[in-house]
Amino acid sequence: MKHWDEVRTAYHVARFGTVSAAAEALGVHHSTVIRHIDALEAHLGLKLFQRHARGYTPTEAGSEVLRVAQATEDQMNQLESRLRGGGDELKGEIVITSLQEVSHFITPILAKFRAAHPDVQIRYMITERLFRLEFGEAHVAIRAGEAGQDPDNVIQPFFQMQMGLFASQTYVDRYGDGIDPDGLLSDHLFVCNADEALPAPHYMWIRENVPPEQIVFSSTDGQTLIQAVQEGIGCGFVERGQAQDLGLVEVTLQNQDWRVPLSLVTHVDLHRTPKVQAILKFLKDACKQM
Amino acid sequence: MKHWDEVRTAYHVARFGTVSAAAEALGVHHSTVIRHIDALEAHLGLKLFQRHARGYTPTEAGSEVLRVAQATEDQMNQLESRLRGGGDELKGEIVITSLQEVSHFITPILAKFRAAHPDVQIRYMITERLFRLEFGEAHVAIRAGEAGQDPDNVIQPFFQMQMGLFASQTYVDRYGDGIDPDGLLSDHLFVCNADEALPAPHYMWIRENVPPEQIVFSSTDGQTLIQAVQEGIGCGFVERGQAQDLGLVEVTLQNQDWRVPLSLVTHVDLHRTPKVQAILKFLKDACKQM
DNA sequence: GATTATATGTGCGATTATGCACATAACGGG
DNA sequence: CCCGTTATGTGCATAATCGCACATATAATC
Repeated sequence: MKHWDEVRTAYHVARFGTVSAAAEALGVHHSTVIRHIDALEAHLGLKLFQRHARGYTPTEAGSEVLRVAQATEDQMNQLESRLRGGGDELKGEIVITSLQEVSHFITPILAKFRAAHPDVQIRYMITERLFRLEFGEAHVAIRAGEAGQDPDNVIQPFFQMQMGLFASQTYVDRYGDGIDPDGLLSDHLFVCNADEALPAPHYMWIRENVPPEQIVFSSTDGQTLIQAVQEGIGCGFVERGQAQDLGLVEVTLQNQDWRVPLSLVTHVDLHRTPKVQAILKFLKDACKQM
Repeated sequence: MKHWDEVRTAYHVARFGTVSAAAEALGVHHSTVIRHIDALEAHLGLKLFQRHARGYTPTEAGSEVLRVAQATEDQMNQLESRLRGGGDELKGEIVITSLQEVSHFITPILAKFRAAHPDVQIRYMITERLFRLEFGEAHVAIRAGEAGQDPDNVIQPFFQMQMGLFASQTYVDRYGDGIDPDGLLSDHLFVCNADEALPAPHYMWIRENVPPEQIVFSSTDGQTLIQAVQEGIGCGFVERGQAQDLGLVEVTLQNQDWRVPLSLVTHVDLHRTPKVQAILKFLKDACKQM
């Protein structure tokens, strides 16, 4: 495989999703980017991207390129830092992904990390969808539930997310907080994520135990769900720290604890890089001193 | 760091040691190579190579580039194989280094590996000098004695090399094989490596126990030493299997076994690559079934 | 010690890649 | 429904790169 520069171009296209954005990031004209992609595809004899009027979507093959090129990009950046006498300073982008529930806990840690490493840019992707580490979409993923069995993933335990069933004060005033003897499910209304495939145990509990007619509000967006709880539509699962910040009241329907073990997941190809090692250490240290 | 292609060029220069050889390997004119190096150095603001009339010698910085680029080259090759629908076939070069003593054992294994993976080229470097894995000079090193403490190296035990003190039949006819009671050191002549810094225990034994005047022949080249033993100049340490092939006779001066533990050493950056994993598995399997 | 082989450097014409202007196509909003 | 925005493509002039020929320097050889 010659043409490393073309691979680098393809990498940026895959990252941004459009030729134009990639061209701007690379500091070249967008026609150059198109021609690089065309040349690379011609050389390989296969399509790396699905041409779309709104941008370029990576094919399976294109995603493979993305992963390899991201590892290379990181190594090149690291190399440059070292060569420039800058010692082992970190630079470049770090992509982290997690569920929305833990974001208010993660963000301050990331802020401290940024302060310690001024040359890194942090991209924190909040999404319900599982990012595919094997395609280089993220350096570090914070995942809940059982970790996938992909042997290319390096998994280590992070901390336990403290979920709880919360509601607004107005809701509790009307429907009770469930603490009174035999707090029944039938007395309550629920707010739940609309995505039925989510593996999180508390959502599974709702789907299994709550009659559908009592799920009065659902959405695919976590922030919207919290807002629904705040508005008093029903009670729903919120992370404890976040619930306290928002002044929500806990509703205790069963003496069940909703701790969700979180894992830090990285792809093996990226796991050894100084950047990933640094952010992992930072995250784990921050979790220890809690 | 832009200019991945220039890094690739520098990589080949560092590998071959000359601009001309790199140019031929890359399929470009040597002036192009020179200009790539010049541009890269200008961009980084430091010298990657020491210009010499006989070639380019990598500086410390140049060696760093070599290591990173080798990891990248391997990943690119692997990527191309996968993309071309070739599944996970291995291709490209694998560099292995070891002492001369184990070569006759390693070579058949490498031959089988080659047969199983037709697209790989094997470069087997026999050298007394320790190759510096951290500079990407080799994928796998087979080392004797205590492994270095470099945290960037992944070390795993390989097998025990069976050394023995051997001599030619003509030598034994004249000086005895040492098996008779109280075979004395003073009755024998020795052949020994001229390099005094070698850590191998049998060489250390010679240096500590044999009076210098009885070391009648020394050389820095292992093959030459064996030849000297074959010629009956003296007795010297030879690997048992090799000694048998050559029809040498064992000389037993002390009831000491000269087993030398060997280790497989790889650099962390390369250790996870399919190529290195494949060759390591092959070597370890071959060692198990002995 | 002259010769040969093998290197590294450099000016110049040919080749190639790039940037620019412009064309085209889809989505979204008032 | 039309128009603005944001995309992808495509000639064409220009700029950058490359290959070639040639100059130069050094180690090895006879």
